[in-house]
Amino acid sequence: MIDPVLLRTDPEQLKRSQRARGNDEAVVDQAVAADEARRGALSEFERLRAEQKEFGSRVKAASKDEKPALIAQAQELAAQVKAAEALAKARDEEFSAAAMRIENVVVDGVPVGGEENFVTLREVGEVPSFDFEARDHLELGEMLGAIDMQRGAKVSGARFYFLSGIGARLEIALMNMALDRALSNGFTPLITPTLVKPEIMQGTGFLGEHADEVYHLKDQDLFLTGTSEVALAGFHSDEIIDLAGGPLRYAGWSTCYRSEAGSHGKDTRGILRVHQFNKLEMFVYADPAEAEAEHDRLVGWQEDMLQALELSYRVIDVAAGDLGSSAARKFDIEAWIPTQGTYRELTSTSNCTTYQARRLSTRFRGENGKTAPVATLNGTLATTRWIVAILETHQQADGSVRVPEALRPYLGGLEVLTPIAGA
RNA sequence: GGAGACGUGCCGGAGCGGCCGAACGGACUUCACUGCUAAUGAAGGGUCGGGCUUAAACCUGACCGGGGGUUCAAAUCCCCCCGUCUCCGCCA
Repeated sequence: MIDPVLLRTDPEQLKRSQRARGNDEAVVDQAVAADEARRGALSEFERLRAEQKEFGSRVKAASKDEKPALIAQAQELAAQVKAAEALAKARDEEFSAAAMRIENVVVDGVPVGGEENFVTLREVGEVPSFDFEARDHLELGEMLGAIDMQRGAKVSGARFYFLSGIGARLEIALMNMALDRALSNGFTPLITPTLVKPEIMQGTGFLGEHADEVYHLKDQDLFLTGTSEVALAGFHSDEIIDLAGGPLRYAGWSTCYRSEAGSHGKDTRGILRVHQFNKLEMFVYADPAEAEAEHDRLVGWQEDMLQALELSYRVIDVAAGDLGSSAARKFDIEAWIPTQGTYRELTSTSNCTTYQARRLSTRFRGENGKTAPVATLNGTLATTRWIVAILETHQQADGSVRVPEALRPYLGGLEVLTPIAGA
C-alpha cells in the first residue's frame, strides 16, 4: 500500500515510478479521484452521525408526550445515517482497491525498464575453468549419492527430489553455516509456519502477480508459503514495535513451496528449480530512514556467504519493471554455473520501504512520539539451490568435490566429497 | 470429536442499553518535594481517520477479539466466525 498522503501531495512522483516500472500511470489519477470521493462520503456520514448522537440525547431527555414524535424523527435520521455509512464504506473500499493497484515507489537510481535492463554492480571471484569436461550438478550429485531425482519423481512427481547421504548433510551444513553468520550479525532465529492465512498472504503481496505460483489448500483455506518472508512479515502485523535499539533482524528457517506454474520445460534437470526446498531468510524491520543503508548491509552479508563458499558471482541491480509490487529496489546475487556458462540467481534482497508494513499495519514510534509505518527488508542467506553452484564450482576431474574451507566445520571437517562406489 | 468458561486500553481488572473511550489499581510521562535513588503528592495519557490550519490548538467520526443484526441509541441484547483456557474422549 502506497502512502495516501503522498497520493494527495505528490501524485507526480507516483506516476514517475509507475512509468519506470512500465505500469499504467492512469491508476494514480483514478486513486486520487477515489480518495476525494471517499473523503466526501466520509464527511457526510460523520455529519449525520453527529446529528444522530445529539438527537439521541434529546430523546432521552424528552418528556413522555414528546417522545413518540421525537422517536419518529430519529428513526428517519437513523435510516439516513445507515445509508450514508454504507456509501462511505463502499467508497472506502473503492479507494483501497484503486490504491492497491499502485505499486511501491521505486528508489531513485533503480534502472528503468524490464528484466533485461538490470545493471551489474560488480563481478566478484574468478570464473572457474577446468582442464577436464565439467559435470553438471545432477551428474555430480548422483555420483556422490547426494541427489536422487528419480525417486523424488516416483514419490511426489516432477521437480521433487531426495537429498541423500552427503547431499542431506551438505544442505544442513549450508543452512547451519548461514544461521551461525546470521546469529553473529544479531539476527534472531525463527522457525516459521509454512501454512498461512489468506490475509497474511494477501498482506505480503504474494497473491498479486504470483498468485498462480502459490499452493493453496482449499479445504482449510490456507496457503503454503514460497518463502518464510511471508510469515516473517506477518510476525509483527498489527503491532507497534520498538526500534529504539536499532532494526529488528530475524533469520527465518523454513521449507519453501512453489508450484512453478508457467515454467514448464524450464530448468527441468536437477534441483535448480524445484517445488520444495529449504531456505534461511533474513528479514528486517527498520526505521525507513535507515532502510537503504540496511539494504546494503544485507547484500554485504550475502556476499560474505558466497565469498566464504568461494563462489564466483555478480551483483545486479534489478530493473524497475522486474521488481515485485512491494519492492522499491532489489539486488540479486547470481553465481556462475559452469555447465550453463552463465550466472544464476542464488540470492535476492528487496527493500520494501513502508509498502508492505502499511498493508500489514506494522508501525514504530518516531522521535516525535508519533507512530509511522516501518520499513521492511528481506534477503536470502542460503537455499538448497546453492548446492548446485557449490558442486559445479568445486568439482574435480574424478567427480569428487572439494569442500570450501568455511564449510568444513559443518561437515565434521570433511575436505572432499568423494563419489560412492557403484554410482 | 464432546461439554463448559472466557476474550475490555501497555498490564491487571470493573462496567445498569443512553451520563462509557470506558471506574479502580499498576506501569509510564511531566511537575513538586528530597543531597541522589527510593518514597510521597499533583497532573497527564490509547489507536486509526475526516475537517480547519503553516503548525499547534480546536471541531468531529470510528474502534471494548472479528463480522453481521436488533434499537431512536449497543462494550452492554441476538446470531455467526476466530482465538484462549478447563474437563472428557481419541491419537501421538
